[in-house]
Amino acid sequence: MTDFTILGFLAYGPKSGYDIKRLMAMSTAHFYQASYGSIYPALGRMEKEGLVAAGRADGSRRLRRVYEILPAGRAALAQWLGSPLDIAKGPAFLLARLFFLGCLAPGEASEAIQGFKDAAGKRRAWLEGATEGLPQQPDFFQASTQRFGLEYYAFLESWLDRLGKDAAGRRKRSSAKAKPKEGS
Amino acid sequence: MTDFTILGFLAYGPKSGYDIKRLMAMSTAHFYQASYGSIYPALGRMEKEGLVAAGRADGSRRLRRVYEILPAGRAALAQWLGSPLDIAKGPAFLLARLFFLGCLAPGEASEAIQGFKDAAGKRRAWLEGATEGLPQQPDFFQASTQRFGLEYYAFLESWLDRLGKDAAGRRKRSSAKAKPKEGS
DNA sequence: TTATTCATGTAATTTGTTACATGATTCT
DNA sequence: AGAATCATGTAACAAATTACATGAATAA
Repeated sequence: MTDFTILGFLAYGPKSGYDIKRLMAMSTAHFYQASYGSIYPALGRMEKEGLVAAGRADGSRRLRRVYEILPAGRAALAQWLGSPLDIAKGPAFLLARLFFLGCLAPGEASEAIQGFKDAAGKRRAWLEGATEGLPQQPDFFQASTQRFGLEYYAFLESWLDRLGKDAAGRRKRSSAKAKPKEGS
Repeated sequence: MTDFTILGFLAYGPKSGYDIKRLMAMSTAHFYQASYGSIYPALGRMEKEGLVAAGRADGSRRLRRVYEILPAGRAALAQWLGSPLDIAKGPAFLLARLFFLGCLAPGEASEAIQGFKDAAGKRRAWLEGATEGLPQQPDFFQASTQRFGLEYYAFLESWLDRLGKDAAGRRKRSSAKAKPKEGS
């Protein structure tokens, strides 16, 4: 997740490793935060891979290695954002995608949300089937964890459904603003 | 999490590493599953630490190293179940505790649930505060991840509240069965 | 007899955290 | 002058995964 989160931040403008750490602490801390021990090596690796480019900061300042994202980096980010999500890995992985969905075209973002919703739905269906596979009757708390799964994925599905609709609504409104509206 | 999950399964009876893997696939797969590369080394380590003891399986069978939990292992398990939970690590860590809460006395289990609920509440309050610390106005999707956090922790809190009440109700009913009820 | 399942284990690799090392710049 | 913050990086350690190696017992 580290690499893509870094690319996501760089997609909004050039930043140093230090900047990225500070931004994470401010805005993504509730689902993900990387240490310098992850960030700096990741930046170095991605530079070698041609995803980002390092430049020095403007003139008089102290050592500040400012990275900017390259086209290959944008492509990798977009590919990640659109790739199938393993919803079972927990909400952090979902939120990391969601947070940077603004980097995609509105249509692609909506498709991605739909994909996340489908993933939650599939997982819930799987859990429903898995519950029957249990050999002995589970105790109260074991049954509860099973029920939690079902209710959690239902929550996710309805939340993502609403998000998809809100995003579509936003899209409609902004295109209506762009072109003067017809009718009414 | 591996060690405690293994201890949790052993608390219900002696098992081999292979048994534990199979049980995980059947009953905890939706939130946690360990590989042999985690399970066997963990069993070996915990044997050295005096938490579990290995015996051979009864008589004629092939090589089967069956482990049983020792009092020190039960103590470690109970301590883990009652220790403060970092709710931000995701639902898997909550569910791992919940799944084995039947290993505690009913009163202790209720206390643990209350602790989990408090953790979710604190986290939600922290998130509410953190939202205001944001410097620039976030874009639509960035604001959405923030909102998700708030709604997710609210969901967790109310779910755990209901679980606590159900568990308490169960406790009352079973003690009422034990002693014939007084009044009415 | 051959494939599958039972059964245990190790080695290489991955991924990340924590702590340390270093030093410039700005604030008090 | 001294403390705090800016800024980058490395080394030691931790925890797990994947893939490999091995072989007995059972079902086809």
